[in-house]
Amino acid sequence: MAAIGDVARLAGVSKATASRALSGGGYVAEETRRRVEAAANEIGYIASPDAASLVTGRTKNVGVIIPFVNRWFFGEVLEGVERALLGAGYDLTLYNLPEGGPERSRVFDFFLARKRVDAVIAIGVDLDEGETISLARREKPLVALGGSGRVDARLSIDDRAVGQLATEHLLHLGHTRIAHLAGLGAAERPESVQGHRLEGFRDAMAAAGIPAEHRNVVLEAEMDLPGGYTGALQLLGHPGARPTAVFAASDEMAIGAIRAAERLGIGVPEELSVIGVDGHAYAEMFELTTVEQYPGEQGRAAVEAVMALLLGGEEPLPDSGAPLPTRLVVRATTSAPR
Amino acid sequence: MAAIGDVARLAGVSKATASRALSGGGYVAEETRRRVEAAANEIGYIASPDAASLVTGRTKNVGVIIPFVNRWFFGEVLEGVERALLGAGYDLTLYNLPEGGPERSRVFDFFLARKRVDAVIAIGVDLDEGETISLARREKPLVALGGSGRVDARLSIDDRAVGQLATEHLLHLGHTRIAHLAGLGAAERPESVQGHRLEGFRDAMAAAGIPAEHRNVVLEAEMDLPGGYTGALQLLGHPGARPTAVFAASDEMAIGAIRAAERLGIGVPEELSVIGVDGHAYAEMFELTTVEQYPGEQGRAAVEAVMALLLGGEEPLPDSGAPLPTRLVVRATTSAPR
DNA sequence: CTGAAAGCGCTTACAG
DNA sequence: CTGAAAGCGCTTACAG
Repeated sequence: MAAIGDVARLAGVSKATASRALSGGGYVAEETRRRVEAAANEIGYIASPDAASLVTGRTKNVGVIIPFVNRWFFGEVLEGVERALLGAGYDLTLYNLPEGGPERSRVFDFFLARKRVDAVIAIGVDLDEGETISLARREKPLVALGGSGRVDARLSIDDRAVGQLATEHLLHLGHTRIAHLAGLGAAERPESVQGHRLEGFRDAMAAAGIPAEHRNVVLEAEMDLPGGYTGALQLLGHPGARPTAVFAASDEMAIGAIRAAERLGIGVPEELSVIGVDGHAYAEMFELTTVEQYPGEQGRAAVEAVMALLLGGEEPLPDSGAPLPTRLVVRATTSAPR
Repeated sequence: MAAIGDVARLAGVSKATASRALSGGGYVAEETRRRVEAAANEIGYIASPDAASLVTGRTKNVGVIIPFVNRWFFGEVLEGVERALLGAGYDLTLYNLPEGGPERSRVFDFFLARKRVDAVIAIGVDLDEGETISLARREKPLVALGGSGRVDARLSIDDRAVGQLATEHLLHLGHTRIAHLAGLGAAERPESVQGHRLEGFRDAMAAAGIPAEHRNVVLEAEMDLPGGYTGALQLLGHPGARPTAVFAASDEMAIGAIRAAERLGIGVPEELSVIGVDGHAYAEMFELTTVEQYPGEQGRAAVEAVMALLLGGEEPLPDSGAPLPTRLVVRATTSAPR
């Protein structure tokens, strides 16, 4: 194991100078720097990050907590975060947080409690009071993408506006019997992503003057394809009270709903319009109308926010507060009702 | 920042004893241990992993390199690896390796070259000679799941046998005009996952005595849903030479192919049988016949192999060599040809 | 069973 | 611009 002492000896300088030449700032004569670098290359020297961390207090490592990796939105965000972090020379330590459970508290109480990361990015997680406190005590920047709970900076789309827009699209086509396939926990946690989307749905329906008995057709399900499929089967099962349009809280749910309609022999869009949220890679193939968002970009933006907090100190983040971009993309799964 | 010296002082022992009581082995009187633990709890002491790593040489951290996170198989493996690693008290550092590119060599030459991880798990990556050498020089265990290249241990399903089984299923139903939707690079890299599946296809077709002009209908595409969709459109486009069955190298490709058939008005399975590989979460919903594998379990097994290498030293791994389990699951997308 | 001392591999004031 | 020294927070022989 080549250590910095070896480099110094080979270059004929002190360890301090070698350190300054290789990594640190500080003044080093150009000629000296070259000699040190040549020596380092010759013996294949690579600094030990642990030793450096110990003295600088910076680990060049950020922790990412994420509830799913196998859901399109989360996977895309994770890829975006990873790329941006690697580009900045940072490692990514992954904590996959399942629902509730003892594993979850272990991540907060043990893994994140150590001094191994410089910052934490929480993706779509609803932090409870205890978790918030446990992270705040660490005095490391905590950046959130979506989700809820107290953090240093949160980037987010305007989920209420997204829900409203999706619903208004259906309303403007002439639908009045619109069901909302909401994410699990939407009613219980109004501050969650799914809660905001539900709120937008309700706002739009109320503003359109839809009678109360048709305004509250809401079914909660997992925000993935099987969730949308079984949820839609339930929603579409009673032929009498069947809605003419469904606003699904995610594209995966929407695709599941389309599949359910096919299974029940209900034509999309002739008999049922379907709109989702996300801009999933599969949306185009299913000709799905959706409100797109850009998770890869969001991940990169979260990393930028972390870097600003890490380097810039206390100054306010650029464009903080402004919601992240979204866009209505109309395809073939929505049309006017018959 | 509470350090071990604070704990020691509070408990009235030396730092050495505090260290032994908290983490290390070594003899400590039961009564002393209790006192130290109480002191640690009182001030919320948590050891600095960096400092410990510096002296022990162990980081309690494993690096995972993976080409995609947003593909079902890879996402499942990653979740399995993550859970197992966390259970063992290890951190997971994620390196998402895109195709070729400069980012890829940066991961090998910079990130993995440092002493930050105790071991590396490579998931479905074909390591070239240079990469193999660069990892071997680190003298850290390198465990692979699928993929190719020189490693300390490789867990893998028998992809050739899987390709053969899937093809034989179609042959036994009576199909003779079978196309293979292969993964990109199957022909060029025979040692890759997609290469082995192609080989199995060819073996089965040859053994069945299928005439050569029908034996080599192979189209390579990305192993995801859009890849399968566009690939299948191409394959099914010429009505004259249209195959009666497709063996897709992954379930996502198979689902894309089903979608393409629907689009072309080709009935599945009446006019086209489709079989995939994976046991994707969506397979059941699409009633897809497939050869299942169990990526979550595979991830956990890879972690077990790493732990064995880390703790056990040189002894051979349990059940090394035996391929990981797979299973043919027949659903509604395959049937006898008309 | 316990403590004093050395040392892991770096970086950073502090002098010069 | 450069070097000697101290120190980051631990663990591990080595004595006792």
